[in-house]
Amino acid sequence: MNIKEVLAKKVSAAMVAAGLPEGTNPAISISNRPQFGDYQANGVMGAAKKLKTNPRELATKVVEQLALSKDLDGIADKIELAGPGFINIHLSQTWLASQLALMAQDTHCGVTQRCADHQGSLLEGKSQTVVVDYSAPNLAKEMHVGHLRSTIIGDAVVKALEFRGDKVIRQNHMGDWGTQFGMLIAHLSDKLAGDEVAETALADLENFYREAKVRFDNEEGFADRARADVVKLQSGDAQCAKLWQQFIDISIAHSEEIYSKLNVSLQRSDIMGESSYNPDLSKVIDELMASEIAVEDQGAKVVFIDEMANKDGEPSVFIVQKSGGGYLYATTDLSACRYRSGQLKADRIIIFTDARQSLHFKQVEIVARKAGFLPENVGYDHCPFGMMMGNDGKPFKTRTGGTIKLAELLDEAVVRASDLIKEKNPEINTEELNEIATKVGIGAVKFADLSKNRTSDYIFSWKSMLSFEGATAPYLQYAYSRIQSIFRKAAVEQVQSKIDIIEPQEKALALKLLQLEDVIDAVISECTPNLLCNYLYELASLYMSFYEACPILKDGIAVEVKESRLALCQLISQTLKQGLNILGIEVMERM
RNA sequence: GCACCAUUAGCUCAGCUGGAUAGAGCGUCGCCCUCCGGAGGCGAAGGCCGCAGGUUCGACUCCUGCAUGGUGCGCCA
Repeated sequence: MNIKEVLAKKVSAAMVAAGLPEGTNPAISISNRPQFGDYQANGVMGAAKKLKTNPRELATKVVEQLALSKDLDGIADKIELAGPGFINIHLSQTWLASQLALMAQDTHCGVTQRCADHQGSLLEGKSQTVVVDYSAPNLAKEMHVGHLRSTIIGDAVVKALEFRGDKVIRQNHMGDWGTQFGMLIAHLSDKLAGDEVAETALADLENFYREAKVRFDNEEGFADRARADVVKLQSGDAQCAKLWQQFIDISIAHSEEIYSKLNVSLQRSDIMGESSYNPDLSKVIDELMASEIAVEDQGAKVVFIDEMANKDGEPSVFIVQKSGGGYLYATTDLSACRYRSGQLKADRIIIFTDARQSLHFKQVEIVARKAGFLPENVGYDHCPFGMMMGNDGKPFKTRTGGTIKLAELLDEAVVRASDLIKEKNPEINTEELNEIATKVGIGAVKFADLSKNRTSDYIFSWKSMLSFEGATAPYLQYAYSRIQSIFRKAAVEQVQSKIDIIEPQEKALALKLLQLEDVIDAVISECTPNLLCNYLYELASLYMSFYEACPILKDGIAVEVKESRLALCQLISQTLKQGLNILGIEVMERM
């Protein structure tokens, strides 16, 4: 259920009845001040401007129509006109309570499902097939902090889409191809000849890469071998392919370890590495040449994109094949467009990479659409984000200037969380400590990142994410476990679904709980999980205020009030858990 | 040179398709532990929303110019 949509439908009807054109946006939004009601409709003012009429008079008519139609009877207590044409809507507490009761019986926290195969849920709309391309680490090296954002933002959006009922096809576009693999397999070949086992030799990928690079730069003959191996690999040499496969397998296992630590849902079957597109690349070029979208220029094959010309009319240049005949990531990404819309039947394609690739993906989209690889009705959203910076505002690096391995960063988060928990709770047993420290530490890292929307760079700070105060994962986890503690204490078997809204804190919570669908939809359409982070923080925060103001189990509380508040707690608890689950953050019964 | 992105409180960040008095957290300063878990709550101080114009009933939001920072731009991904 989406309050905003319910109101929009009713107000729209009244606007049409008042003589406004069909399809005028009612512009429903949440009121920012209690005296302006719970929601407000601001669309009349914009419409009045277009029609060059008096907004106040027009709004009066709309309000009259609303009263006449009785559309909002039972939903709103009061509808009033204010200022130049604001329509303020005060929702009925009885109606809110009835919606909460429905929510209590729903398996999806009251969020309507887009597909029909969810029993016991509200059904609505048609589900889409969405291809989501995220994480995509370079398999030549270990995952570092730069891969964190794509991985967790992508996974959160994926889970939000699935929660709403869309069909998601995950695509891990791993970097498993390219010239550096020649040097890596040449080095691996030597190691194996020296009786080493691949798993041991590749235990530390960073070291392995460094060693290979040193040999490539300094050792006589090695660079030539490496280059020869690339050619052999690309022409299908069995021996090279075997070495390459060994290397890839072990590197993938490294990534899977990280995914598991991060509670990210990517599986091996989601991998569609760059190498997968190899057989298709020459066809892509042939088609582009045949349709004259691409032309030969200075030995290379390029597309001149007039749509992206600069002020002087010079087109943007997009190289699709090198002068030596080699392919580039442009070629691969074009091929991926065709595969995803053609084979995977995507209605929408979402790609999460850092902002530096914005230009590239703009070019890919234009060329892919021109070439027919990407039909008009298929959405193509490149979702860029900024780099992770250190406390000094410069790229986040180790003291010596090296890249920070993701595995080490996550381990540190858990150690820091563990220290803090021990400090707060010295009696805790080791097993419980480990479980909580993992959930809290990883959750803190993820929430700190997910809660930021900026496409610009963001500053990574242990201090702010693991102080565990304010808008952090532990605050939300704490709110959740506090509710569980109440349930333990209350020792009730079954919480009722009837809720009476009495105190203002309860009303605020009711409204917030019923806004989940609206938030999920915004997360999906804009690919911005930070909206869900904000929502959950506000929900937890309202709960904390409620907890202080509205006693539940204390002496002297009437049974009906107690039961109503327990029911409210139940909804909050479910919503927090579900919301955090979408973000890939775990909750615990006690902490 | 050209293009893209950013600029909001001391710091880190929100701010939904233009809406009423721009919001949080941290930090600072008060108050609240005979408590249902204080990893908490309540309150205060703190802003020329980078600068200058424009569009309009109304601009942090849209347009133009400028400044600052970042990123990218024919053979890396």
